[in-house]
Amino acid sequence: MDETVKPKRPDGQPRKASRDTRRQQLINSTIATIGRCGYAKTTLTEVARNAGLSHGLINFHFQTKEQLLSDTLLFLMNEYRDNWIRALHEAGPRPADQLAALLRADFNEVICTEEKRTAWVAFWGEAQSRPVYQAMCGPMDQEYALRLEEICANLVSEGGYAMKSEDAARVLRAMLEGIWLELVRSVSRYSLAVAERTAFTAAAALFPKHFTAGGPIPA
Amino acid sequence: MDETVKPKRPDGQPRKASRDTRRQQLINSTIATIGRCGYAKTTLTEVARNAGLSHGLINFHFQTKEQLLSDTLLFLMNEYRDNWIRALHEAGPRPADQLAALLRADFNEVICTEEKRTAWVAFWGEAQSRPVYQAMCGPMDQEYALRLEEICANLVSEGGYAMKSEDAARVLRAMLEGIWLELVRSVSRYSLAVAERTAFTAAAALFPKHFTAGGPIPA
DNA sequence: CAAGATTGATTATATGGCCAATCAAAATGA
DNA sequence: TCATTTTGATTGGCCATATAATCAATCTTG
Repeated sequence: MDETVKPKRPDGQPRKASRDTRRQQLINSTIATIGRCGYAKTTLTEVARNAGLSHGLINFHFQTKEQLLSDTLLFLMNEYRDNWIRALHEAGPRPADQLAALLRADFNEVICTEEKRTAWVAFWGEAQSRPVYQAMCGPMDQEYALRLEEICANLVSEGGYAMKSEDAARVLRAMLEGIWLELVRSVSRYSLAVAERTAFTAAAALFPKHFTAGGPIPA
Repeated sequence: MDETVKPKRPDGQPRKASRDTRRQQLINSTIATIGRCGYAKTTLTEVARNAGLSHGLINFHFQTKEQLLSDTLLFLMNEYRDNWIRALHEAGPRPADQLAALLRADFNEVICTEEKRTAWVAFWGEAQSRPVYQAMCGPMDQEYALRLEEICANLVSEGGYAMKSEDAARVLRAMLEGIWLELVRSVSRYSLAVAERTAFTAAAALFPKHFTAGGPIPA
């Protein structure tokens, strides 16, 4: 007979999954739901429906809705951090290559999907009224800001540029977040390629000896 | 006797105010409430309490909560638009002065308060899931983008810069929105003066013949 | 069979919308 | 000038609904 020994659900998933698998599945569904319905209209029932599970299960794996949401944000933050840390690690010692790696990493197809960008902006919108989010984001943001300032300082001393390196770093940081925002908000949503080109245009303007709008100038 | 003929409320306001006065008062309270509690936790009761009025009154002046929120966004948008239009009008014909006016206008103390910035980010977070907001923001954003691109194109042809003017405009636009976001999110919230300096750093990098980090170079 | 995951009915709570009663100010009339 | 009426803003209690949380029963798998 053609019945499988281990009965599967319609979607092919085993009914009983490991703790971590389910948690991740629910987090992914939360991201998708926030992306589709917005933060305010994200309900447990909707998250559960998108995951094809019952809403009671959410309270089993996460104690409260708050937990689910902050664990989702935590996942996004770790994913984002891992991404730029890895990119930087692979970039080698030249500051121009390092900045290029940071800029490209921001538009990596895995972390910069439509859904995730939308979820990020939704979290930003709620962050200032939730100390929990602030506490989580603060250190992560600062780590990134510090590393970026370091790289900018190296570029400034290398190229003998006149500007203050902190100002340059602030321009780049703000622009990167701004592009994410535009990718979400803009009617004429531009592609990731255009986004990257925009970032390098800024880098070229700030550090003309190291960059063109097409990318870093080879050694 | 010292009783006033027209009895006033404890806060000095007449019990009965004109339609427009009340509407504006409720919109202001909505901005404040979104700023303090976030979009998701903004309830009619809370908005009414912050305004010192009963919640029933909101449904009288605005039919639904949706109405109240979209009218609030409309107010913010018109205020923002009026601000940069006026600034541009007062700037004269030189493109460098025009860009300087736009950059400064973005950090005007009236439109760029803590509360309003926070409310803006909250609306951005919800916008993609609400066609109503999209429809309202789209044309306004496009008008601004168009004007900015025009000015950048003039600067590029004036200075003979090598870059594409649309790329420069995109950098500036993204950076301005990014700075607003950072002013809301950042732990080390910087002052509006620093924000303005950052914006001019970008302008100086893009258009070095026209700007320094301190502002536009006089004719 | 035991342990743990999963379900879905149930409960408690919060919130938006509704509305009848109230009240203040303006309009009207004597 | 003062009393009366009218108008429309304002209040607060009420209700229907939505939603998060709970939990006992059920199902899966080892």
